[in-house]
Parts: sequence; structure tokens; C-alpha cells
Amino acid sequence: MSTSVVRAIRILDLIAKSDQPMPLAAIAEALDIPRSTAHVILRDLVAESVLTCGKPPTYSVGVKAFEIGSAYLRGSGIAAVVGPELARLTGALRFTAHYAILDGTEALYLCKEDPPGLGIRLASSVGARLPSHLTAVGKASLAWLGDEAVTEHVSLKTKDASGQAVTMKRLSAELARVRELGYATDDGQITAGIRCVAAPAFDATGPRGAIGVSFLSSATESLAPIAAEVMESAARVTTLLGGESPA
Amino acid sequence: MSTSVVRAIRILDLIAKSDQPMPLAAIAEALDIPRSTAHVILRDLVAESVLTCGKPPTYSVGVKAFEIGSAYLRGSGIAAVVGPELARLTGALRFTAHYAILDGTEALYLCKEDPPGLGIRLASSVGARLPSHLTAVGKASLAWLGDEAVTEHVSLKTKDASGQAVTMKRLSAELARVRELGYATDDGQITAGIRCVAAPAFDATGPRGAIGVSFLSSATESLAPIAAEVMESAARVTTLLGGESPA
DNA sequence: TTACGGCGTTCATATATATGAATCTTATAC
DNA sequence: GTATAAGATTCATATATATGAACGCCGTAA
Repeated sequence: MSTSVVRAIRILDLIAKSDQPMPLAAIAEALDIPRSTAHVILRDLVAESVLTCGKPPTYSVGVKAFEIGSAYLRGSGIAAVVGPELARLTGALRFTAHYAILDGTEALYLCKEDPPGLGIRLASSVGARLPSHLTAVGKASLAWLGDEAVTEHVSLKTKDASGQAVTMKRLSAELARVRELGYATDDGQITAGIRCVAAPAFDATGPRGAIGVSFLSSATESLAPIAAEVMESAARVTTLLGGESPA
Repeated sequence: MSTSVVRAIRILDLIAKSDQPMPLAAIAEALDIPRSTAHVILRDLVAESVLTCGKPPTYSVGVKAFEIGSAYLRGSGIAAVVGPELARLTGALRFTAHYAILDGTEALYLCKEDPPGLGIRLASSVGARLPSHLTAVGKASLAWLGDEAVTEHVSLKTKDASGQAVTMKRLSAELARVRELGYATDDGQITAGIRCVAAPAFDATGPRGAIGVSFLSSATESLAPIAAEVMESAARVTTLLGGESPA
């Protein structure tokens, strides 16, 4: 095993998750790496433009990292399929639309499209992670996985915005309802006052992420017409991915 | 120096720039690394989800890389400033708008906003690189750098779409004209039939990327009203960045 | 089926790296 | 201006890594 490579990635991940530039000492301590070792790795990462170093020395993610990361969307071909559909959704509903996949116990947001015009623009969520079982996109993805697989993708430690713990039993019931309705919701579980509606997209191998929209709870009466639009987009993505929508 | 870290990054960069998943042998040969060494590094990168490995074994950029890379836009604060401005531009002009910075001898595209509705959606360009002296965004950024600095950011080897070589003399003259007008153009130098107009944004330290729009050459008569909109957006970004627009 | 060729994988060893301690630098308080 | 402390950087050495060669695997062709 090449410890320095693993450490380099861990360092990048740590800095990426921090909202502020990090000094060497903080990095070394957080990852339990000797300062001198961290120093060498950081030097190399800076030299390769994967990190940038400010002065006084603090490290942030650099352009090269962005460039490499952007290849993921191109390579997976997701952006080309999902992008136009998100544009359609934001145009029709005037809500922010996004696409997210399950990664570990969290939903990872891959694409976002803000509504046209000068409406509310939610804080950028591309690259963000949120607990899968608290988000509409996460629940939509989980619903068709089967109970055994769900436990692998959920961290029950996480509580929602109202402080309510999530039990497997309760989640299981909600996912059953998601399958029934064809869409999942989140009403303030992540951010109070923000509601989300999402529906899953499938490829030939099964669920592959979900498309969702976010909006102010106060701005809507009925979810049905919104859900219908979201499900239509999700179904279309499913078709493009070569998958089949469940009954 | 930690060669394995540098090699890991080079490997990631190589795979990111390839449009197809790469097998170990191709990677090892391209970077002149022994196969066995490359194998160890690839194993670690896959274990950390920075790469994914298909079967038969071919490597592509993984989700972790995307997640790390997305931190660049958040951290630099660019997306928050530029995003709304791009939205305004696409809304007003119905063209695709983008923001790019100089990186080495190329322009690196950081943000893109497609026009609302079902209009033409240009192929996703986020993360793409194009020669700085052939693109409108590149030329807009170069124009206010000073001739000495320009040579560092330009690779004169690159020819434009019409096969015409670019001399420093000719470029210098064009940049002078860009300074005069306040905006730069690209009329088919990258892609025949596609025209771009861009204007630079400044922060306190100098030029910091450029905002531009792309459209079909056939779809426009006069550049002036388009350029005016682009320059207005660029000026607004400049203000937000704490910079000052030149005379 | 068998032989072949290309690729991926493993392994022992020469070699480069990781690290604790010392040094230097920078920011802060007095 | 000086002292102080926190952090960054350097360096010699113990240790883990990089690598060439050998092996195993899979697809292809005879």
C-alpha cells in the first residue's frame, strides 16, 4: 500500500470539506500525520496545482482538482442526460432542480439548475452531501433498493432539523409510501421552511440517483402537480439511461 | 519529494483528460511509470473512490474526485459572485454564458449557464480547457496583463480552426483593440460557426477571469448590444470582487 | 482444444520516503 | 523594540516504497 497516496487523498478530502483554508498543523492533527510528512505531501500537491497555498500558509483546493473532478460528470455521461431535464423542470416549475446519487450513507448532489430570472437562488449545492434518509432525493433513491441494502446506505445517527431521531421502522414505512406514490418528499427535515420533492431515475442495473426540486414550504399548496412534473422528468431520464420504471 | 503523490495526481490528470476509461498499461506507458508501480497507486486511488475501475480493468474518474473538485468553486467564492450574473446574461441575451480563468497557456472554463427554455444547449464546457489566445474569454483576460506576461500565458504552437498560425505581433495588435473596445471576440477560431464575446473581470490584484457568451454566428447581425450586456455583467462582477475597471 | 500474446498481478530487494527533533520564521503581546 | 509562542521548515536516519522479473489470467487464433 502506498500510504502517501492515501494520505494525499485524505488531505484533499479534508480540505475540501472544510469551508475555510486550513493550516498545516490542523491538517496534520486531524489526520494524525506527522507535521513533517504532511508538509512534504502538501508541497507536492501545491506544485501540481491540486492545492493552493495562501500566506500565511493555509491550503485550499486548487484548479487542477476542479479540472480533474469535472471529468467525472463528463465521463459518467450523467450531465448530458440530466442537464436538459433539469432545465425543463426549472422552466416549468420555477424551482431549483437538482440531481443527486447515493454515495455511502449520504446523497451527493451532482447537478443543479436554478430557475430562470431573478427568483430565489438557493445556495450552490453541487458537490454537497446530505444524509440520504433525510432528503427527498435520498429517499427516492433508497425506496427501490430493498430493506437490506437500505441499512448500508443510511446512518441512523443523524437527526433531522426538528431533532427527531430516525428509526429503521419509521424509515421503512416512509419508503413504502414513496414506492406507492412514486415520489419522495422532505418537508423541512434538512432546512426548516424548505420543501423538496424527488423521484428516482433507473438504469438497466437499478436505481441511479434521483431528480428533485426545492422550494419554500410557504410557496405551495398542493404537492401533486409538482410531483407529477418531477416524476415525468425522472421517467424521461430513466428512458435515456436504458432503465425501466417500476410499477 | 514524494514521487508517488505526484504520480497519483498525474495519473488522475491523464485519466481526466482522456474521454475514455483507461487500462493500466496505457497509463503506465503514457507517464513512463513501471506497470507494477502504477498498479499500486491505482489500487489506492480506487480504494479511496477517486477512481473507479471497470471490468475488464479500466479506470475512470470517481465520485470522490468530483466532490473534492467541487470545493474549488465553493472555496474561491467565484460561483456565488459569477452565478447570478451568468443567469442574468442568459436571461437577457438567450445565449449560453460562461466564466473562465487563465491557467497556464489555456483558458479554463469554470461556470456555465445555458439559456432558459429549449434553445440550443452547447456541449457542457465546465472543466474544459481551450488555448487562451483563441478564445474570447482568454483574450479578454490577456488584454490587460501586459505584453511580457502575455507570452507566459500563450502557446503560439496552437493554430485556430482556419489553420492560421498566431504570431505574437498579430496577437498583440488584437489585444490592443480589445483594450480599446472593452471586449474580446472569437469568430469561429475554436469552432466554425460559433462566435463568442467576452469581457474581463478584475479583483484588487488585476484581471481575474472573464465572462463571455457563445452563439451561432448566423444568429446575429450586430455585436455592439451583445458586447454592452457582457461588459455590464463583467463590470458588476468586478465591483463584487473589489476590483476596479480600467479606463 | 491448445498455443500464443497481451495485461494485470505478485514478490523480494534496492532505493526513496516518513518521521522526530532541531531550526527558522512569523505573528502577537508586552 | 523585544520577548514569546505557535507554526512552518529542514535534516539525518529508520522504515516503507518502487521496481524488474516472474507468474497467472484472459481473450484470441489456429
